Parts: sequence; C-alpha cells; structure tokens
Amino acid sequence: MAPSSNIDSLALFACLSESDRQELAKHAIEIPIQKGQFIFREGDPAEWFHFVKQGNVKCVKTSPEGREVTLKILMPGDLFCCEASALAGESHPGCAQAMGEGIVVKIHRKVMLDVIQRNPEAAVNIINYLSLRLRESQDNAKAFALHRAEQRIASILVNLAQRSGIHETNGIRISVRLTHQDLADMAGLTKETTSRILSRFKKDQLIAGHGKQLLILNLPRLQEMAPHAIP
Amino acid sequence: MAPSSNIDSLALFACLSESDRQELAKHAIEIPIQKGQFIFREGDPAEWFHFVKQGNVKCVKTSPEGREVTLKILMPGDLFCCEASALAGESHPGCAQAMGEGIVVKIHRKVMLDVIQRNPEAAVNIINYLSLRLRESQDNAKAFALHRAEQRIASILVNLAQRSGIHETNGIRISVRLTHQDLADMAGLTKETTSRILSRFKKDQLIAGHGKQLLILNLPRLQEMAPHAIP
DNA sequence: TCCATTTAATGATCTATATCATTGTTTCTT
DNA sequence: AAGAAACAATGATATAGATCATTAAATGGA
Repeated sequence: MAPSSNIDSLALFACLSESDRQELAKHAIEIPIQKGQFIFREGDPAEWFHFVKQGNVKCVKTSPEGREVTLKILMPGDLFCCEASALAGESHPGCAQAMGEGIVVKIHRKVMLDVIQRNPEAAVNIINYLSLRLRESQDNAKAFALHRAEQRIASILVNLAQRSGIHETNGIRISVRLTHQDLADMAGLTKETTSRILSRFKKDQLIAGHGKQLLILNLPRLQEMAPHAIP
Repeated sequence: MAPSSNIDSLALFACLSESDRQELAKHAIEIPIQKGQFIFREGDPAEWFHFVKQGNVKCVKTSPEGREVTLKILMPGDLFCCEASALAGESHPGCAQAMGEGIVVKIHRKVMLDVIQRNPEAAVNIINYLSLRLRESQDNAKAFALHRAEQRIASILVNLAQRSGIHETNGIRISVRLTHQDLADMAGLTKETTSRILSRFKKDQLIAGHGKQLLILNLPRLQEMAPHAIP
C-alpha cells in the first residue's frame, strides 16, 4: 500500500497534491488505542492534529464534581481537536477518550501548518470543517437550552443512525456500542432518565436492541420528535 | 480618514499588506442598524462576512415554539457568522439581531475568499478565530449540561464584565444594556428565574444597578461561583 | 461456562426551575 | 412631564428530571 494511504481517507486533504499528501503521510504517526484510554486530556498542550482511523473516540468535558458531557462521538475519518487551536499550539479544551479498540493517526501541527501555508485550498477546507463543527456545537448548545430530555435523546439517535447506521432488514443498527451512561453524557441527563426514555421508545416500537446493541426501528418518527435546525 | 479605517479595528486583518487592506476596505459596506433589527435570519444565504463596528449585536437561535437562546453577544470589532460557512456560501445557522443603534460592516465572501487565498497568514488567523469560537461554544454547551442556573448567570456576568466592563470607582459597569429576558436567553432560563437570581446577587452585594444598568461589585466572588474551564 | 463486574430497569421521593399570576417600577414616546 | 408600554419583583403552584434504592440482566475474563 502507498505510504499516503493513512491520510487518504480524510476528505480534508483531497485537494492536496500527491507530494503534499506524501509529505503528510511521511509524518503521520499511528497509535493503537484501547478502551477507556485517554488520547489526550483537557489542558494538555495541543501539539498534534489527530484523526480516527479505526474505532470510536469521544470528546469529553468534565466538571469539578466529576460529572461529564460528551461533546461528540468520532467515527473513522473524523479529525479531532483541530478545535483545540492545534495550529496556534494552545492547550486541549477537552479530553479525547477511546470507546473501544482502534487506531488514531496524528500529525504534528508544524507539518500541518506548513502544508496549509502552501495550500490555500486546504486552509479553506479546514475553515469549512471548523464552521461545520461550530454549527454543530451551537446546535448542541441550543438543544441543551431549549429541548426536552426526550427530544435530545431522539436527536442523538437520529444523528448516530445517520453517521454510523448500518441498514439491516429489521432496522438501522447503530455500530457504536453505547451504554445508557454514554447516551446520558451526550444528552446532559442521568443514566436513569435515559434508561426510562429508552424503555418508552422500545415500548413504542421506535427502537429495539438488547444491551449496547441499538436498533432503530422507526427513524421518521424519531426525526419528527427531534426538532429541526431550521423550523 | 484613510479608506481602510473600517477594517483596521479587526485584529484578524492586521497581518495583511496595505494593498490587501485597502482592497477589503474598498468593498466594505457600512450598514446602520436599529434596535431589534435583524441583520440576517436563520436560513438566509450567507453571502457576506459581517463585523460589528459600533453597538451590540446578538446571535440568536429560536425554537419552533418561540423560545430563544442567545449564543453570543457581539461587541465592536467582533466578526460574526464566519461560522455560517460564509466562505462556502451556505446558509446562516442563526439570526443576528441589533440590540440597539449601531453600525455593521459587511464584506462579500468572494472578496474575502480572494484575500484568504493570497494570504495564508490571514487564513490561519481565521482558523484560530474559529477555534476560539468553537471552544467558547463547547464551553457553553458544557455549562448548559452541567452547571446550575446560578452558576450560569455568574459565568455570563463575569464574561460580560471582562468583555465590556468599564471600571468605575464603585465597581465594574457592564456597558451592554440588558433586560432580564436577555440574560435569561443567554443562560437558557426563564426571566423569572433570572430575576430571582439577580435579586439574590443584589442582596449578597455581588452586583448593583437599577434597570438595565448592571454594576459588578464583587467580581472575584462571581468568578468563584462560575466553574472554571479547566478544574 | 461460570462467576464477578458492569449495566439496565424501574419504583419512590425530592428539588430546581418552569409556569401562572399580580403589583410595582422603569423606560420610552410625544 | 404625562401616559403608555415594557420590564422587574415576587408569591403560589406545578413538573421534569435528579437522586436514592433495589433487583434483574448482560457482559467479559479466567
């Protein structure tokens, strides 16, 4: 396989020349990750651009009392903590934690900075990527402020189905294995409330699944429950 | 006054050459704004980069039922809705509404795109700016998910004091005139809850002020109440 | 495959904040 | 400066979701 294969999965770099892609690939470092492992912690200096090659990673913030919010679940191909002002060399605003086994690829910020300086198009891609993430984050903040627990859980399930759903004969299987606590952390709820809402969804035939294997039975109904970005 | 004076206040463009700054200034359009006026609405096509020259503008999202969240209050010099994927020419993810009289300057996205393509440093500045905004937005989401009403109000007051506070003999005056509803929209609360919290803060001598004129009396105490980004 | 550990389900109760309602105060308009 | 309109203060009540507690089920390691 060509040495550039690691980064070829990242749409962000599709605009680059073969030589720049090889330059990035040459400096790309692969890191195998284990369940629960922190790839970095809040406050650590952000020296690297990371992206997920295999598995799932969650971006987490914690409160002094030990509660946490999960800001995003990353899938293979996702860049993460670009938002950490990695280019400016600041510190990570949150933790990145492996949700299972997988592989993360990292590239030093100086290498990235170099490539960006030579490729205005790559810079514009990153700006667009950040715009998208900012938009998502603001939608998230809006959901916390205005939507009810049930609506937030519905939104999360719809989003997961769209991003990691595998279409099967009996429904859409969510490939990320999530505990109720994981979902609760995404929705800003307790695991008990999340559990009760999921039980209701199961009773209403919106979802099915035992344990961490979730199956979406009625996506349209969940989409109706989840308020849309633009009314 | 030189034609470039409009954009000179924007740190983002400090890296540009005199000719690029003049290029931007030539295409900058000034718009006087009135209280309550929408500069753009959610869903409108994002054809322009905007920044505040004078006055205050709030970025707002609304729910179908009519409730709203204020994502950010912008001060003179702030760029806004760069996050709207203005470069990509997408649509605005939220509304921008004038909080009083003022002046907004707008530059067409094509002019900006052109300048960015020629100035990698400007692109990196915009990336850093977006990173900062993303960070803020994620902190905001975290606050909604994990912090209590009182802590959120305290955070908002601290932030306003830092960004728009005028030091006076008896305290720090917040220059933005805000109703309790405005604060409630920022904190994701009702105006009644906000009112009660502010009454408590007044009783405890943390703040003072009649009507929309807020005065911070005890900033350190408010900072203690507002949980910090990194514990 | 069994046992330990983690996770889920669900009831009972509590509480922060929303909602509804009223009166008083400030701010704007002319 | 007066009147209208917007805003603030605050009580009473309702409720979504948290917290505490228990039992059952799923998962993972030896």
